[in-house]
Amino acid sequence: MWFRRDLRLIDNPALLAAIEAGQEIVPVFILDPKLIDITGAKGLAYLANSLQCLDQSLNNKLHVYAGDPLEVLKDVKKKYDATSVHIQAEYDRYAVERDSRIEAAGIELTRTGSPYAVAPGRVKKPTDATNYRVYTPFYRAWLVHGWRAAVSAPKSIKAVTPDPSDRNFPQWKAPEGTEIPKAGEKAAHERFKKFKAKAIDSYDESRNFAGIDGTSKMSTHLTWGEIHPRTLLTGLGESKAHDTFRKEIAWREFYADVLYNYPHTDKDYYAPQFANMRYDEPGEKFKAWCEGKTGYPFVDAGMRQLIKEGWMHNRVRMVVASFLAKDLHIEWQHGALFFEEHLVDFDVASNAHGWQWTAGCGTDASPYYRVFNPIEQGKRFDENGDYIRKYVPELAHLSADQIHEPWDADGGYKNGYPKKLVEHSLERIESLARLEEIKVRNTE
DNA sequence: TTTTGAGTTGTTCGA
DNA sequence: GTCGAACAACTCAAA
Repeated sequence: MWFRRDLRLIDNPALLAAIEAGQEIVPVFILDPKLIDITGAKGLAYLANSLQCLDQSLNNKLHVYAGDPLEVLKDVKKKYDATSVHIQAEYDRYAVERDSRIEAAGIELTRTGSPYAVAPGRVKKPTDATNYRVYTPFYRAWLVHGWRAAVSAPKSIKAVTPDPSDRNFPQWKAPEGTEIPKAGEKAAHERFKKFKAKAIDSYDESRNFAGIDGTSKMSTHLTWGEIHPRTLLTGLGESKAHDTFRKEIAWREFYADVLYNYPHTDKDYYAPQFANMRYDEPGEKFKAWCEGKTGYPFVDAGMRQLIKEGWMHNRVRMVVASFLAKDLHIEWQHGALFFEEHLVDFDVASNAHGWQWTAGCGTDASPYYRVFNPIEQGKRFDENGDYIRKYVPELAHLSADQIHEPWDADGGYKNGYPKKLVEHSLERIESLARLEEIKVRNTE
């Protein structure tokens, strides 16, 4: 059983298939240098913790190796005389290439299940069997398609006892000053239980408020497959709040489906005309954005939350992304890469397409004139400034009336908070002008 | 085949 | 302060 992004026992059909296939399983995780290279320090620390949790639930039978997955699998197969290799399917470009390379070298991979309720590529338009490019119709068809019921954890697991040389657990720690979420299958279920008890019934409203713990925070658990989306969908009702939550799960599935159908859009423009737009090079302004020093309190609070926790409230992700794309005129890929380095819940499809949506070049993208106002967004979704106060201590002394516009407050800058990097109202106009240019160019 | 109308997440302006 | 209209044009599902 080769664990990848399915670090769980509950509702893991691939694990059940592996158990079914033989006398004993060899539970394996491979530290792939290529994936480690592109994962940030907080993400690696989270993974290290999650592997410890998985090992614990496997009674210390998890085998952990570092190296190229093909070479590791060859060695493991030989060492244990393994009869089959079981995996949960994966669909992003790197995973597909890796898995095909392994199979081309003669190691057959038995795929059971996927990280989604409905695997990418399955939802098709009934008219012409092509994929959807608009969310709402996708959502309807996805519901009609439906998904299998969740399966239980195996009753018992007979696993080979590893040698010390099979136990190369990484020792990655979260960087000084950071606080990453609790990892593991157990933590995922505990958090979801708490969400269901406390927040889910007001989810449609409270999910937008940055200072409220109103979201499920399932993203990181989903990234590593500590919980399966089917588990989250089980037992949801028809209320507006429950429907909104179900739709968020479906967004993850929609973007996975889109990336599956357009694999290049992990790095390239989905709407190619946006490649012709005028952009600014990422220089000092980009650096200020990365550090949470733009001078716009809501934006800076978000970036600092990202740096500290490896997670950012969804509402604020949109605001900081809009700010990079439309106030600083920097290509979305730079922001997406920074997110990749810092997010513990990094998911290539959701990240790339969330960014492209905000930048206006994605599927079902926001209309060109929709430019988030970072000040108004702060006033609306962090009304009394609690979120800003938590992450931007230089502004903690300001009242709710002052905190969103420190430039108008007495002593707003006394703690060294940076001045505004750009003037939003002017950059908004500049952004609209640049969009106008590609429109003209495309009709030439 | 043609037509219709909707499309995650917004902002600004003027009445 | 509130409210509705305007902000483009286009894609694409669905009637």
